[in-house]
Amino acid sequence: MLDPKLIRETPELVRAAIAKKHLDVDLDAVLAIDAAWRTQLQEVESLRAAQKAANTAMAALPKGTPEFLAKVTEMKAASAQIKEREGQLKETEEKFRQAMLSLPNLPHASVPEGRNAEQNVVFSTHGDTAAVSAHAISHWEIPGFDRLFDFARGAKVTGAGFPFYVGDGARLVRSLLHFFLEEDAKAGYVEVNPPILVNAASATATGQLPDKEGQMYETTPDRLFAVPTAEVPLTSFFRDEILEESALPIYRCAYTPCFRREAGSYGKDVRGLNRLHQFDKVELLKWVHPSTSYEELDKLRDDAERLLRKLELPYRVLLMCGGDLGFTQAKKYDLEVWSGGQKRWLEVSSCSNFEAFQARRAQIRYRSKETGKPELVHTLNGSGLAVPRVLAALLENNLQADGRVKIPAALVPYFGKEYLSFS
RNA sequence: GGAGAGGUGACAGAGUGGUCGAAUGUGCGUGAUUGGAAAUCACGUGUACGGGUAACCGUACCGGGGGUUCGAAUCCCCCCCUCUCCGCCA
Repeated sequence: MLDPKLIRETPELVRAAIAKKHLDVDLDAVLAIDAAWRTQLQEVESLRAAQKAANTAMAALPKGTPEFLAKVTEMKAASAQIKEREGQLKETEEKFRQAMLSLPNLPHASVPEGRNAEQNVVFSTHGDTAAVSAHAISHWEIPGFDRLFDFARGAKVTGAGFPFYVGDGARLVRSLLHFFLEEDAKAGYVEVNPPILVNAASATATGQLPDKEGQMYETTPDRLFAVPTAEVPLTSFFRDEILEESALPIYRCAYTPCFRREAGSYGKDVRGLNRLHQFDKVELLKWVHPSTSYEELDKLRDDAERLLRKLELPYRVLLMCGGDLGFTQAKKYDLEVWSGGQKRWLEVSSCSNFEAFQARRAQIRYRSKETGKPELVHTLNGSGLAVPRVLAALLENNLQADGRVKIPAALVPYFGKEYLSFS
């Protein structure tokens, strides 16, 4: 959510931001609702002020006297009028709130222009893609793959996109998660194990609601949502709280399974481990002072990159252009790992600065030492990392002539052996 | 899931229909006192929104929502949460 003052005072700024994101939002309609709301608010408030004054005067009168009863009759009419106006005001207020929720976050000045994914900027590339691609095949074509990653039985038990991980498959998933969490801890992130069902208020704070309701699994009858990412419960950890400025920045990380309905995808994009309805991910989250958030974004991205470097996987970093930036982000980098068998890049992390956009929705503030007043923090998050696509790249890139997969040196202490075997 | 007790400001804790944004205490801040400190004393100390260049003014907020009433922290209804006991379970 944006600052209402921002749209009132500098609507052209907001208009430019919407244009940069290539979104279609009627800002004038929002401004009109805002103006109507303020007019109605002032009317209601002055009526209430009069009512309060009359009530104070009545309190001084002896009850039951003719003056008192006359005042009661008079105030009955006034009260009815206030009730009616309050009803209107409430409706307008709700409209205004909805309108404000429909406005996207402003992209940062350093975000490149662009309409869609093709116009993202390749920020950096690491590792040698040519070296790993020679004999690699897609991971689902590796002999024995189905034994360790059992999609058929997952489909029977739950549905498509819910695989079983068996034997070394399960072991590799667990090793990766353990490795990620240990590395993240070294980088200063405090580990958190959050609830994986969240209420509507939490889903709204991070922006899943109201825009992306259909993408989450929802439980009945409690209307709790299965988390699409640990970002949701983690961001809401400090919801409606005022932090000490000296406590910032706060770094946290959390492993959760993630659940995404992702209806409407098909083809090679969703083959094998490329896209699942349930997957494991470690998320990194930061609450920081607004003056440091872009510096913190660079550090966050580097923390995520380091994991790929230690796993010796070739990857590249994309700087998202305005048109491919999400609704809530001010700036975003995607980390894409090279999948040697599929010969394509797979997104394994998305590192974003939300500035105060989520913090305003979630009311996460800090008490400014300078002014003594509560100010909104900036929130950032990024994956560190999502497991299945790292797994896909690992299987494909490290496949040996004998059908085994070589485990990267950094992972061996966690996996317990140097090779994964499909037989 | 059943029965009971509760949810008030940073914290503790008064307040059961009007003068209550809310006593009192603690904490915190500023000042006085002191060689310095403790103790003591004085004053101050919430958030949000709207209006105003500003000083400031107005309104709302006593878990959340609705209702009764001229008027609700206080009465009624629904929901959420916490605690105690019972049941059930990992």
